[in-house]
Amino acid sequence: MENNKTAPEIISFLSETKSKIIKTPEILQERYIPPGPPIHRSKEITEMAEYIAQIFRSNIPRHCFIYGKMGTGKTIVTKYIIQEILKKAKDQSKNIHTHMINCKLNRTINSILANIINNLSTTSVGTRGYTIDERIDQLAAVLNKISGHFIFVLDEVDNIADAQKDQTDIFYILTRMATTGEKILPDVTISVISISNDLKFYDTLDGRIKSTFGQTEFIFPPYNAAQLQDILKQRATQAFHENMLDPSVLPLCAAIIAQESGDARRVIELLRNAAEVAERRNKEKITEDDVRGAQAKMEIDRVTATIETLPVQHKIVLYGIAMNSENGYDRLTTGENYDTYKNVCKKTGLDAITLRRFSDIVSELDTINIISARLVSYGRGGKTREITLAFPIGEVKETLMQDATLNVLRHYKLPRGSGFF
DNA sequence: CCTCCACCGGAACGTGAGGAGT
DNA sequence: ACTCCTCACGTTCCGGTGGAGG
Repeated sequence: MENNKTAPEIISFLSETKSKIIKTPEILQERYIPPGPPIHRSKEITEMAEYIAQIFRSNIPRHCFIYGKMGTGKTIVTKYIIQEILKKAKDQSKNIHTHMINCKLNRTINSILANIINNLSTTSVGTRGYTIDERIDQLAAVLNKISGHFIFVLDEVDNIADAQKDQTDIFYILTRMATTGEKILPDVTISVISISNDLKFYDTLDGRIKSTFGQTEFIFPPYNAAQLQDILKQRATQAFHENMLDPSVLPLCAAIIAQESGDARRVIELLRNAAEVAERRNKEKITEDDVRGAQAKMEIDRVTATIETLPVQHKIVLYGIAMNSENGYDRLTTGENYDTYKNVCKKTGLDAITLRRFSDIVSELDTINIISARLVSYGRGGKTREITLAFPIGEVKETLMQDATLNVLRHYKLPRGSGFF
């Protein structure tokens, strides 16, 4: 929206001209991994390597558990260590195999096992149609054939569908299958490395798993501002043409993200967006102003993405609140917003939920910071919550209109007359 | 100090969808 | 194809509550 070029003009502009600011865009992509050991994680690398490398000396499995928030380097450090271990194994002709499974893409025990089997064997098995017991047999056969030490990495393990049962079961299956049961695999050792974003995750695992893992856990703290700045520097020198960065840009990016999350991916994303903003503004170099612009854009993207994935009822509740806000009625009570909500439901032809459920949805929208619900007491007027939209109405409404159920409301005006509607 | 409003929020239960096992 | 289970979403019921007004 910052210039008035038409789509064909933009396309031909982008296809025919090279970026004045960005030299190597790949370096600012999420999937790019800088060569060498990940920076500012030497303590974690040393500790993990010392622990896992024990497999070179004995056949005792080395299970461990890694946790830390998003973008704290868990995956990248694990990949690095595994890569080094494989190198060493090759040098020493040791029979070591590794496989990393993203549990965001494989959420059930069955699909995790299928993923491992397909990765290790030359003939692929179907992803459906087998029970878990059959899967275990298939996996045992494959492991037995290859033999050696296997390191399985379960990345983003808190995404496994059934938190209580499946997470426990998958550990149990993998850590025990080589050593116990009817099908003992004499020449196979299995180590499991689990990676989780959820700091409470380890507590929810049950006792037998904890005894298998012992006390071996590695905690990755968020990066601080200075560390984030180093991470940016490492990429910026190669990613941009010379003198494209105002000196204050990297410190500002680092400071913003350090305060928000300490997420290395986010800080790179911020810098990349800032570069794109500067480019669109036809600037000669990236300045603080472009960083602020990028920050605002990322915040809007985050919230619109959240709104899009909301269930229909949540969207309608939010729509009612947005309509009131648009009509100048801010800080309305739960009851008043519920009345608006019922009107909206009537218009869309949907059944209205009860006030009790409505109240829960308000709480949920409050927790994800799309609205702000403040508990107040009006004395005899009762105790309730004052609800305010915590985001620009235009963006919220436009995002909600993408939903087919709500689109019929595009030109709907709340009935005027009595109070807030 | 007591009342009483307009909701809050815990608990128990109902229902339909979807996965696992037979 | 059929039976269990589990889970998300929603309902019903109800005790609890901060504070202005009596």
